[in-house]
Amino acid sequence: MPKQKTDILKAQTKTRAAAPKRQSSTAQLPTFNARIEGIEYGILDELTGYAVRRAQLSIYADFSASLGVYDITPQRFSSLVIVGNNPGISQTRLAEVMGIARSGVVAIIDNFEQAGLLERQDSGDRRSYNLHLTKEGQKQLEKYKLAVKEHDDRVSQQLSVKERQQLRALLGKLCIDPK
Amino acid sequence: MPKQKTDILKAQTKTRAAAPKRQSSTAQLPTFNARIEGIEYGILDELTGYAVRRAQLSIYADFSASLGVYDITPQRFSSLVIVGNNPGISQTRLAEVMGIARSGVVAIIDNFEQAGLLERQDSGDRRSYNLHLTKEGQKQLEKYKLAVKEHDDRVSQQLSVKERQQLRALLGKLCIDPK
DNA sequence: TATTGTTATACTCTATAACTATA
DNA sequence: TATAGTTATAGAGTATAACAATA
Repeated sequence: MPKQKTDILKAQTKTRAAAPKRQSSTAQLPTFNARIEGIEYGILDELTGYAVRRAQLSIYADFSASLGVYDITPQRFSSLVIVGNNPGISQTRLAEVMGIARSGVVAIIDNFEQAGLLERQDSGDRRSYNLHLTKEGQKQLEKYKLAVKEHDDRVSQQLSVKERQQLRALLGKLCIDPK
Repeated sequence: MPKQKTDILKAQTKTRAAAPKRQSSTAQLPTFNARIEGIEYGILDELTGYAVRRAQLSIYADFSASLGVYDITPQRFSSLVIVGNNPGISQTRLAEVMGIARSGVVAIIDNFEQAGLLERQDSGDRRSYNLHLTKEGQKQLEKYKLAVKEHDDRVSQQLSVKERQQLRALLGKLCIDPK
């Protein structure tokens, strides 16, 4: 088994402040920043990267407002979905998928394990764990998914279904090496 | 004049580690994460927000690799461009544009001022400053712009000019309240 | 009283490096 | 030796709240 964690450390999980709750997908968007009147953005308006960044900030603000009550961030939500869709995945592999260091997933998994949403199960190799959602984890994840879909629909409400697909397709072609 | 800052505090600016330099717009993309083979992404593939987030992470990685040598981040670059295009802007207004707290811009401006790229000039109101780029700041900004354009072109190289415009237009429609 | 810039403080996220227990 | 998970630590980034100077 991997190095045993002390109970003291396991106990010191931080509770985060709950954000104000949002009501429905028709509720007003916070629209964090986006575009300030009377400001010249110059070259920024021509950059793909700035457009993505600006969108990401606005989306993040709405995500936080929508799921803060559940103590869920985009990062945490993604972790749950990945584990849910790839049962038995290891922490190292999860770190790779999330694009963060291995050390970073420890806290994430600790947190979900303590909340009873996720389990570290034995793998053949005693150095590693197989990650699985618990029944409760699956149940909670379904709840989160509904909230995230509501959030995502609200954020994308000015786009048709076709445009949303188009947008995802265009985004997916970024940072691709032609080889 | 606003509260005077101590020289001690002014001196303790942090130097950041320079990232490895990149060569040209045809160089290989780091493509940070994007999409890991053999992983099921489930609902994440249907979400606008996740597509934006994933793109943003990849772009950020390339930006850092491209401009890390100059100690420039997207945030810092945006600040310079905004000040350059809106000479005389106040710190509070800049904070509003950047979507961060007023306290956050202090360090950013301190840093640029110490580097001689930017000046805090007197405004009519003695509580506030007018921010201006120095000659050196304008010169450096032009250099950064070239590097950022190269980076942005590399990141968008799989998209035609028309597709890039389309992408920016679609992103611009996100998080808009129909009212 | 209100506003601008500033400071102090704290919290989150992340990376690096060293450590342990296994392989 | 190499790998998986863990820990310690440090550095950005950000927010909140309080403060001084000024309006």
